[in-house]
Amino acid sequence: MKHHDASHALLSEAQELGHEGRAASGDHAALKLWLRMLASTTHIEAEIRTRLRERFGISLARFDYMAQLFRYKGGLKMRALSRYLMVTGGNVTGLTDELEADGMVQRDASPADRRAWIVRLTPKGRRAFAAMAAEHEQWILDMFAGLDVKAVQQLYTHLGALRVQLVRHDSSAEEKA
Amino acid sequence: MKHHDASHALLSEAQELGHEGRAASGDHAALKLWLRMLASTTHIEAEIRTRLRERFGISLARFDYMAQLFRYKGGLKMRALSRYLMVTGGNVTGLTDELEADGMVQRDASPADRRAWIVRLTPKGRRAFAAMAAEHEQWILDMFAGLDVKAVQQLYTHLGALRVQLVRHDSSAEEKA
DNA sequence: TCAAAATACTTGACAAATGAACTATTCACG
DNA sequence: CGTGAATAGTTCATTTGTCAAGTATTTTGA
Repeated sequence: MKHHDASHALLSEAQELGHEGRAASGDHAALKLWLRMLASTTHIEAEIRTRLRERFGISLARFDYMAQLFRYKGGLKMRALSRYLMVTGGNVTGLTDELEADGMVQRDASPADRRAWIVRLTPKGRRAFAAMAAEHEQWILDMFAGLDVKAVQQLYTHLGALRVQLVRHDSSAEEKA
Repeated sequence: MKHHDASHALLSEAQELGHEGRAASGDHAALKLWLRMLASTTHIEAEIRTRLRERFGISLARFDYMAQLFRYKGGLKMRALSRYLMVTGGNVTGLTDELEADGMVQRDASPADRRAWIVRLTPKGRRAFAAMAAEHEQWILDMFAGLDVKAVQQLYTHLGALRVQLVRHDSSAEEKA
């Protein structure tokens, strides 16, 4: 978070908002879109991170971790968690150690694979997360309140297309390796 | 990011893509949008970070830092950099020390404020950044290649609206403090 | 005008995440 | 079968960034 992040500002948002003129309307459309997307996401993420810390004393990483387990009620192998959260295995080990010490999650041996753990939320963890998630959703709703239904719908659809493209892009990169 | 980041997965993208059914079409539209936006951004950012390291041996943070200076040819005060990059002042001090040691940037005393430095790219830094930026833009174009012109346009517009809303949201939060 | 508050930057302790090396186990297949 | 490659998880050194305290300077306003 990292971020932990930035604006890449080859073409800065400040400029586009009028601070500097020279609107740079070349064929940089995709680049400009990316920069704007990154800036928005970073902004929202920072806000969420701060609020989670202030309100619940929890890091965004831990919140995300618990969110995954909340969804997958049957638990997840640590490797799956690592993929979903897009963080390294070492990081998952550390987060699991902490959350386990706090009584939020438990490690159970996988019956099918003696190398693996199945991690799940404890009842305490489930209650704690549910309370946080409710407030979290409200924060998001507030921040997106300026967009009308149609805009939300279009964004959602287009980002879906982007996501498909990204996955395809990734797997074609893998083939080369 | 950080980064270093994640999916929040209260409603996971995996589910939405069909992995789990139960399409959760409540009024969670904004939340779902946010999760998808976060996932896409995180994905792209991770990709860029990896490629910058592999190809140029440079961190994303340094790339972003240089991008800002590349745009503001007259240089920037460190405080301004800190704001644009959305990182702390301490971090900017550290990045500046490193980049200065590498001969990429220089600190000049501000004529108007004896507390402040003006940081600018050296000619070497400018050349180095220009070379990286060209490749970087191509990576972005590739990743967004699946979207048609209209989709890019709509995303850009809607995200602009979101951004305006976020800034308004922020300033109203400040008033309370 | 001058004392208090705010600002620009640095420093250092700490937190969070990575990457690579290591152990244990499972998988692929000749 | 049995061996080499792949996978699950841990560990640890390192990188990256935050946070809070400290110095120097500028701004504010009674």
